[in-house]
Amino acid sequence: MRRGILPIVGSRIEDVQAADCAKRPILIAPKPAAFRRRVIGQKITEIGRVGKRVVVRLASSDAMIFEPRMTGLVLLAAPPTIEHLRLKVALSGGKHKELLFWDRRGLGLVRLVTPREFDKLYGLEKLGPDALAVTSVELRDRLATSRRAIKVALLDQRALAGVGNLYASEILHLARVHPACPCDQLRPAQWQAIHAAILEVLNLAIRYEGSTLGDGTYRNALNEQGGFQNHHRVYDRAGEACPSCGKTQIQRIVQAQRSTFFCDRCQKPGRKRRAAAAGQ
DNA sequence: CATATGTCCTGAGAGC
DNA sequence: TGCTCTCAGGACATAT
Repeated sequence: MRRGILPIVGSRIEDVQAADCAKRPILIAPKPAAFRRRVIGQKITEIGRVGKRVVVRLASSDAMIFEPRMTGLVLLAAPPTIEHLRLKVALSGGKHKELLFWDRRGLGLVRLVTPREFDKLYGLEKLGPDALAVTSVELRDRLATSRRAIKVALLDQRALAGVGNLYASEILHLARVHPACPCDQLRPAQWQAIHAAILEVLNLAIRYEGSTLGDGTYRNALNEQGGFQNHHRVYDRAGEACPSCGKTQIQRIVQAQRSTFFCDRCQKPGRKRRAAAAGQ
């Protein structure tokens, strides 16, 4: 998403229109009037990212934060439907005349923040290191003492920022780690494998511009489908043969109310620690 | 403090 | 056919 709207760097914001949304009035903070006043006339200096949010930085040093959650899209082209268009930002001085935020389910949000608010909302207190920048050692240090299942821990944005449910399954299959294995039972070599798989899977998904699943919701900034769904190893493939061993059917289980997909041949549960048993 | 569960939202699909 | 029910997974509030 960040890469998709990079072309608007240098453009100036001419206008902002927020759709009235009775269900979720807190679509925008601050309130529309203040939002408009602080944004109109501003030049866009940079497009950044913090975890799963897109950050549009302005010359004033304020930043617009786009948080798509499940079905939110950041667009430079016409949206999938005129319904569910939440925010329209009119631009000048560049190729693109509009930046849009469209969100079918309305779980996403857009807010404007000062640098101080940015740190408070998205600083190290709230978000872990970025998944594309974390080192293997840092990853292990932050997660290895947890008793939670590794799949559940990977989704904790305070521990590690940027991994979502789909990619957690993909990462653990590539790393050959069982999703239900408690973090504190993983061996150093497994942490290295997970770290390598995080980079591999996320970078590949970025190259293919994301996963457009059955409901067709995800689109890139030009409202085109992603391609990574054709490269999913396990996600949404329950019952199909595992792409690694070709022998076992991919399983679907539920962890923390979310689907997990894995191969029980390639991703063996970790052995219980021998030390504990031997000590008795 | 560390984990676990409930909540919000919409539209698709299942089942009857 | 048309109704109800369940589910999808982001982040955060509340509970254990």
